[in-house]
Amino acid sequence: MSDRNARTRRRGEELIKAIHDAVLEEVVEVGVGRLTMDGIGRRAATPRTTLYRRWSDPIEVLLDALYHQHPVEEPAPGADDLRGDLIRALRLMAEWALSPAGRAVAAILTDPKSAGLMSEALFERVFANRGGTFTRTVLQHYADRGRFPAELLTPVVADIGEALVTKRLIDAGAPPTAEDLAAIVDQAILPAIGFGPRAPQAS
Amino acid sequence: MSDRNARTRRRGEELIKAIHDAVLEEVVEVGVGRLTMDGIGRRAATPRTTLYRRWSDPIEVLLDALYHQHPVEEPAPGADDLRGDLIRALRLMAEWALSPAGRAVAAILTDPKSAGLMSEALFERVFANRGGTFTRTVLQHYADRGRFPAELLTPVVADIGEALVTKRLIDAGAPPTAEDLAAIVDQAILPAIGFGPRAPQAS
DNA sequence: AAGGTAAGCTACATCTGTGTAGCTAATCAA
DNA sequence: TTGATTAGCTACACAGATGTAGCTTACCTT
Repeated sequence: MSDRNARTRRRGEELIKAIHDAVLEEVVEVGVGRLTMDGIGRRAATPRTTLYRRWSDPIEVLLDALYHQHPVEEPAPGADDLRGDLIRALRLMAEWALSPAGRAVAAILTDPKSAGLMSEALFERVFANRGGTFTRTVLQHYADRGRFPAELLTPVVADIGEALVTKRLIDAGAPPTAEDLAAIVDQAILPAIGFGPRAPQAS
Repeated sequence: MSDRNARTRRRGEELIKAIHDAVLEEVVEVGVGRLTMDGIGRRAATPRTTLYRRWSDPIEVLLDALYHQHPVEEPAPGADDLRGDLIRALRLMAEWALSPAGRAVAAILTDPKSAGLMSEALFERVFANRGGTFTRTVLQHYADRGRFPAELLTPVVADIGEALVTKRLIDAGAPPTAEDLAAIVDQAILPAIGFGPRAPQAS
């Protein structure tokens, strides 16, 4: 009858991409618990029936969307600038965390129903190039080059930056400023690998 | 007819307490997004109508429950044991975070719909004795006594412990072991206040 | 040009939660 | 003991999501 939607009909990849985008937007807006096939369909402008042909519930759509996300950009240690590389790594992490995909991952991790459904495979895929691995990549690079003792690069130390950025994101709800990131690097990470304030009364 | 529920009828404080407990259990089990008046009522064994007499939606019940939570136990710095007191403070924090109230707060902070409803007042009340304040209390105590330079106790430094415990809780989903906590104190907090590894090539 | 695939559309029965209303009866305070 | 308060109970109309079915039709392949 009309040409309102007869114009183009999306198929395959294109349609799936639209649905993936839709579910990520939807979860950021309403939260994991309020995800519905209806809502996703509406946002992607596709009927629910199309969704049911591929997935059996909203969380599966979400997990699938995350699985197909582009991997996060990796921090590439540059010249000989440990401090600058650490700050850049944390900025990368903060940007990712604020993206729809990052927010979706945060939502899933704290949702009781979906947390258990995160398969090992997905967890690996989503976190492999991320995890707590933004600053680790950088730290490993400089430890390998002998800029600080490799034995100081423990799991705890590799987590310091990511943990503090995460806390800041939760507490402030806003992206950390350049000063915030610098403070984290100067006051927390560098001291842990030996570049810290001198012990006032060392043993 | 029967005496099945004619036995006792809860009122006032007692009833409200039961409802508060119910909503906290409920949110831990299903998540903020799936909270319903129905579910809360069922768990508290009270009809929905009773809930509507006091609150207008599930999130209000939840926020009210959090508002009336007992404040968290405060870390009490003991003898002259900075390291031990820090570990104890982090253990307190981990215990709180794993309690129903702690999990509920985590759920709320990551829920798009309810995050905006957290009033300043509630935020203060729930976080005042907590926030990022478990280790801060201890650190302040020892800084005041001159055990380390007070200017090293920055906001970032005060957050290190809580941030790392939080990350561990999220990543592992399990309570941190005594070794985990000790590692956090030794490898992250103490270096930041001057008790760290010596800089290998200090300037 | 013809056929197969898959998306769009509509409809339906079902289920669960919502918010309101009005009644009954237990508990508390005077 | 009496009266006020308020919890427990039932019922209802409504809204929204669910999962399925069957049809139409655009798009891709050959």
